[in-house]
Amino acid sequence: MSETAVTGVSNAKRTKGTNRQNTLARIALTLLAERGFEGLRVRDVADLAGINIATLHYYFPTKEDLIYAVGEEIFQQFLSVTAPVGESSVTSPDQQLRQVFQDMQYQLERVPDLFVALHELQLRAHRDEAVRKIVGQIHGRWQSNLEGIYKAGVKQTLFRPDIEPAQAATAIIALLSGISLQAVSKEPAADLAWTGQQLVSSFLLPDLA
Amino acid sequence: MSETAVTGVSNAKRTKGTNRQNTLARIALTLLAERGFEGLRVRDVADLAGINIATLHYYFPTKEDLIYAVGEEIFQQFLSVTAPVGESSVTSPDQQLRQVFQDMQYQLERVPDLFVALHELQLRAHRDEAVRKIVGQIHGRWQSNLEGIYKAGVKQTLFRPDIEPAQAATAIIALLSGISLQAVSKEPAADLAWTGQQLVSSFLLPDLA
DNA sequence: TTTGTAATCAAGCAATTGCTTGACAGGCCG
DNA sequence: CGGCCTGTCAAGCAATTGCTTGATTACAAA
Repeated sequence: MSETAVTGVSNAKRTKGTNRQNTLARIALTLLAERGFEGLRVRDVADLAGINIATLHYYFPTKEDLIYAVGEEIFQQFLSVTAPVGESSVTSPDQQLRQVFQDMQYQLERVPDLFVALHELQLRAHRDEAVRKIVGQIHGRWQSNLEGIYKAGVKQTLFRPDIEPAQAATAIIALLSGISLQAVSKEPAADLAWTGQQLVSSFLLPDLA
Repeated sequence: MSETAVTGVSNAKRTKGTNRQNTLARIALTLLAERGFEGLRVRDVADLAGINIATLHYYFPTKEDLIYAVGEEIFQQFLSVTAPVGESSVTSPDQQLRQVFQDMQYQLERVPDLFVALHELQLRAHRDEAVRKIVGQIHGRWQSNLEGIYKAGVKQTLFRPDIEPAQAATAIIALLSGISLQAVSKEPAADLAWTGQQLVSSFLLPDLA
């Protein structure tokens, strides 16, 4: 549906048909976060959108199609949330890394549904090829971002060169994922600022730490 | 290990009937990991157990009761998996910490369902009081274990004393949780051994690192 | 033997749920 | 005007699903 190129394209003309689909996807996202896949009903999505269920199926023939649209929606929202790489040069890599944690903390408070829905998708990923692909995209985005930051840090002799940037990035993602899961579970969560600080300092060269 | 009722729930006779309940809970756990809450059907649990669905409802009046039993089952299994505190004294705290990561890696390969099911429960926790309680128990277990290890490390002037043990433990749990989620999602996961090594060394006192 | 209780099942019920059908209104173009 | 396409809806269908009912068996106490 509507292949307005996902990559690098600006927000050109998002009018007409796409609007309704986006609205539905956004409503579904909220509902998914609120009730999980277990409680996600296409009827409820239609009702909340104020349209007939048949109309919803006119846009999304099957429930799966709607779910995949939710995945795309999440991906898009994370794109707009992820720090643009353009600013990479103005700050030092270690500050950038700390910034990642601060951004996350901010976004966790601002749009928790986004994270909950992502976790739902991630759990579904291991038994749904299409979902796995979408989640993979989101992770790939994080991965390349963090990897880039780390590489820059090594180049500036800030970070330890004996650590593989890819490995570091993967571990950081795992940490962020775990923290966000704690945060949305109404449990005592790790302090993001503190954790980020700790992590970053373990990457710093000994004589800089 | 000990069957001392953790929550002080029903402590009736543990003879024949309990066996069947445990069997059902274990089957439900597998099914939960395989299909998620979305696809968990009491009928399927009964079928896999080779009993009539009415018989299942004889033991678990409602589906929720069965789910809570799954939570207890997970808790019990994690108990038997968690390193007993008794051995704390034979190994150094930093080795214990590394061991936690190695154990996790081993268990992730051995009983991945256990982790998947726990993640399902954790996602459900934020909208189900009873589930939240059970998940809280499991986390509390990890928390006190890790906290104890860290405290011992500080006492032996191995670990940095300027880090709150509680905070360190919470962060480690988040990391473990994130890694296990990656691992069960058929995605490139963080290398547990490596990550654990990094984490531990960031806790070590500078002159020991 | 009689009686009571725990365990089990075949059959089914009421509600839900994803999706379909057939119709209809409004706009656009020849 | 008349055909055609898009978007919308009321009604409903077939399958599913959690749970119930009424009956039956096994076994132990009386």
